Amino acid sequence: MQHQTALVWFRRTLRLDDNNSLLTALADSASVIPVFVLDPMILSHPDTGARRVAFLYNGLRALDAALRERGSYLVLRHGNPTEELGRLAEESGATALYYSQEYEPAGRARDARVCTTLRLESNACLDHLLSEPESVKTKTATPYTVFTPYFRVWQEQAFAVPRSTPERIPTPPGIATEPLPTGSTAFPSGELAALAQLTAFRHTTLSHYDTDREFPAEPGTSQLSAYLKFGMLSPRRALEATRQQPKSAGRDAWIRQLAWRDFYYQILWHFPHVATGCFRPPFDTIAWHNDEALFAAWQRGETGYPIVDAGMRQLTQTGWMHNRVRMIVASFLTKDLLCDWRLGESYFMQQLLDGDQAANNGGWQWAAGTGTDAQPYFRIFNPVSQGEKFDPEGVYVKRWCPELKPIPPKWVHKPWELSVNEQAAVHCVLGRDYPTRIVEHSEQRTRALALYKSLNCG
DNA sequence: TAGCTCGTTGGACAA
DNA sequence: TTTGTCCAACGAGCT
Repeated sequence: MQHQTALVWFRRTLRLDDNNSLLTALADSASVIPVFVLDPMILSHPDTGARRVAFLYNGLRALDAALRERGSYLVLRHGNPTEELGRLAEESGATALYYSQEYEPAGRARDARVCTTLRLESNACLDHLLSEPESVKTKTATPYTVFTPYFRVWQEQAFAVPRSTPERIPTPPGIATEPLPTGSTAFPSGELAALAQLTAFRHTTLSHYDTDREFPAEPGTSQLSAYLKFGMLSPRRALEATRQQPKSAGRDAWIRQLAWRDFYYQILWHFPHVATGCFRPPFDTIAWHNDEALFAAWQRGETGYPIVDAGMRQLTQTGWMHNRVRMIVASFLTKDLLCDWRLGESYFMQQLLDGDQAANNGGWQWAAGTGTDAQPYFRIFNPVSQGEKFDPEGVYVKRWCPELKPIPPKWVHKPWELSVNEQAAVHCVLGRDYPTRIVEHSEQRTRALALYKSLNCG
């Protein structure tokens, strides 16, 4: 044994299954102290949504329960991580620190401070991604910035086999811990819930994932994003479980999504400036209009465009939005309302249960056309045709905008084409029962094209 | 080095 | 109603 006592610092990776930091600490030490530090700097950050905090709290309770089944318990501290971990090491005589590698700029800076300040042997373990940012590179050893060539190399990698939960976790008794807070969430938290969802997904939705996931009214998505974000589910476990299923287009599409997750993490790792600015700096000069009233209408789901409003209401009410609809509302905010993508990125982080900086930032920059792919700038989503294509009967739209229920499917994505008399006849009058359009798409499309084009020329 | 191919998720318009 | 074509041109990544 290298150490009598080691600290296992949980941040994400809120699981015991396939947890390398925990398993490595156990291999190196006679006893371990699982600890989580609630950092007031993070809790008070504007992008830290209350919903995600509640999910975290319940996840900590689940983690503590799982630890107790194995003779351990979770030590909770509240404060600055460097100070709290230093204090805990002093109290317990711990000589080593184990944690999962972090990739976001703020987390990397925090970990660097902890490691340089504390006199502990520090060990970063690989738990959050399938493929590390440094392990997939071009032939000239530069990071990939286009997904397809990245994916070709990513696929060829031999991914580590997931490791099992340790049977016993020896922890010294009597370490002072603060009471675990409770949160209120509709979505079940913790790794048992995550593994149950993984099982359900691979046996039901997976084989048709490639097509079904496009239709927001259908339960065609994995529902695993929040678990992956908090590490309640190991990506290695997720990959292995799905690879055990028969080969299908659905399975391939899902594995591709796991690669996208790694891809955006490695973008954030190699190009940390994307956290605050455009991946392509010339786009930082776009003169966004940022009209506050339009932005507020978008947030409330009162733009007058049913597919946009349905998505925004789903987000605000549940903390989740279907991915197809995320693209539509993001395109609408940036291209139709001419608002800075960072406004949308921040609002998503406040609301989303699965809010993850790497994926969220990558998605927003993609939608805004400022990101890693060379999407032609004139590709602007049409909210009406997107609605008609992916929600043809209007089932999704009517679920979240019930005032549109009496509108026949043919008009449900463009109710303004009904005459005032027709609106009155079905008791859905625009401006009374449902908002009139705050902008006209074809006009705004022209303005957005001009805005982007002037940038390219200028 | 120079040349080649290709780029997650599209839309408008004409035929 | 469906299908094909153009939109404008750049830079990543490979050979």
